[in-house]
Amino acid sequence: MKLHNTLTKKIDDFLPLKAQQARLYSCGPTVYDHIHIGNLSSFIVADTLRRVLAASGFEPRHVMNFTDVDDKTIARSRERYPDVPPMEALRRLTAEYSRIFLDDMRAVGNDVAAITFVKATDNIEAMRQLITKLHADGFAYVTDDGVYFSIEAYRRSGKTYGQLTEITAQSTSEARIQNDEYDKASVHDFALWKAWRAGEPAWEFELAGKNLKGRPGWHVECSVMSSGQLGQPFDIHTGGIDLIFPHHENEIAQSTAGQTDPLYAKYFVHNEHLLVDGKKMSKSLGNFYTLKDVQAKGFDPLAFRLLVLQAHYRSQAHFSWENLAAAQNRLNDLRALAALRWQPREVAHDSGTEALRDIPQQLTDILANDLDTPEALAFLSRVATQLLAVHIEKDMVDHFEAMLQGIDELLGLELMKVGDITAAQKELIAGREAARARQDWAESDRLRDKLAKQGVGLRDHPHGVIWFPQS
RNA sequence: GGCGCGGUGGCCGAGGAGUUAGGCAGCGGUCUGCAAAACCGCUUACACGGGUGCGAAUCCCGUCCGUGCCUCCA
Repeated sequence: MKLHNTLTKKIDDFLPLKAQQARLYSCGPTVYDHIHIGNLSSFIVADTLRRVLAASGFEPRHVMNFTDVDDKTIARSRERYPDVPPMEALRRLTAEYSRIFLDDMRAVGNDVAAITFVKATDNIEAMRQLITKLHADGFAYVTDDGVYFSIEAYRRSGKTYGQLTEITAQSTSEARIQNDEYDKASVHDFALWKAWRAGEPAWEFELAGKNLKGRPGWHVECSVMSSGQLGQPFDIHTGGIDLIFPHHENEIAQSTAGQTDPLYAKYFVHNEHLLVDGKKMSKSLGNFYTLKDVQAKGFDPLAFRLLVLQAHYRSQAHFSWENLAAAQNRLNDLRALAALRWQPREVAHDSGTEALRDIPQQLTDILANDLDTPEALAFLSRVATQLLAVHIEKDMVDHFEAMLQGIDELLGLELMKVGDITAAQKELIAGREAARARQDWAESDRLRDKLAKQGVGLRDHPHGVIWFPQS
C-alpha cells in the first residue's frame, strides 16, 4: 500500500507502527449545521482509505471526532435555544446535527459502523490533563483570556514547528498579524483553553492556582482524542488540505512538546477541495450545497460518492449538476451489472469464473497505489461493459456475488443492495414475452412502459430479455 | 507578499517521453417488430512561446490563465 504523506511530500510505502494494525484518525465535523458536500467528500476519502487498508491485509482502527464545542457550535446553540442553560443548548444542538451528520454519512456509503466516534465534550478531563502537563513543562502560559501554547518554547526544546508546511516570517500574512487581537506572546501561538465569557458553556479548570473556568481550544481536542483512542504515535491522520495549517501543525506541536518521541502520526493524508463552479464552496458565492440539495434534485447520494471517487483525492474535483448526472448514469450502469445476479442465463457458456474472483484483488491492487480511485473505476467500467455483453450463467452466480461483495467492500457502492424485482413484475415481463411471441406489439410496448414506470428497464437479447433498475 | 497545485477532445476527468484511459453528450452505421443495450466508424485532445531528445501532451525554462493555503474552512 502506497500513500502520499504530507510529512515527507512523497508517496511512501505504508508501514504500520505496530504489526499489521492501521490506526487512523480523521478530523470530523463541527456539528453546528448540515455539513456541505465538500466536507462529505473528505469523509468519503477517509472511508475509502480504511476500506483499502482492510483489503490490503491491515487491521484498521478508525477514529473520528465530533467537534461539539467551539465558537460556531456555541453561537448557534445560543441562537437556537436562547432560553435554556448554555450547556444544555449546546448539547441539544450538537446532538441534532451529529445525528444528521451520521445520516448523511450512511447515505453516501460511508460505513459508520467501522468508525469509533468520540465527542470533544466527553474528553474534557484528558484535555485539562494535557494542558496542565504542557504548562508544567513550560510549553503553555496563562493569560487573561485563556491558556496559550508557546511556539517559541517548543522550538527551543529542539523541535520543528511547521513539519507539514513551511512557516516563515514572510509566509505570515499581514492580515493575520493585524488581526492578532488576542493576548498572545507571538502571532503563531494558539489557544489551548479559552476563558469563560458570559452566556457560554464552561467547564471548571484550575491551573497554577488560578480558576480558569472555560472551554478547550479546537486543536487540543483532536490531539487528546486521537492519542486517547489510538495511542501515540499512531499511523495515519487524515483531513482536508485546509487543515494542514494551522490545525495539524498545532496538533503535532501540542502532542509532541516535551515528549521523547517526536512523532505524533506517521502519515498525514490530505485531500484536495471539491470545487463548485471552479471555486471553493462558500456561502457568500452561493455555490454552497448540502446532500439535501443533491437529493432534492433527484440524484442518488451514491452518485455523489461516485463523482468524488472519479477524481483522485489529491486533485481538485469539480462539482456540477452536469457532472453529477454523468456519475448517476455511471452508477445506473453498475447497478444494471449488479442486477444480473437475479437473472443468470441457463445456458452454459465457457466464460472464466476465475476471472470474476480475481476482480476484487485487481481493484485492491489499483487502489493500493495511493488510492487510485479513478483508475479503479475505469477498470470497473471495463469489467461492467464486458459482463453486460455476455451476462452470467447459472453456475457463476456465487462467484459473481462474491465479486460484487468485494467491490462493495472496497468502494462502498452498495451494489449488493440491488434487489430482485417482484413476482408481479416478473409476470409482466413474462406477459410481454408472450405478447412478443404472438407479435402483439401494442401489448408488448404497453407492458414495457408499465415496467419502466416502476423503475424496471428492459433489454432484449438474442438469448432472452434482461431487466435492470432504472432511475 | 510567502508556500502549493493545476491548465487534456462538445462536457467531465485519468495518464504522463513512442503503444485505445474511462464516463457523459453528439453524428453516421450494423442489429432489433419498435426501443434499449451492444458493436463499428466519426467529431483528427493535451494553454502559449522557447529549449533538450531520434521522438514531448508527457522533461526543462519562461509567459498567460485558473485555483488553494497563509483568518477555528473538509
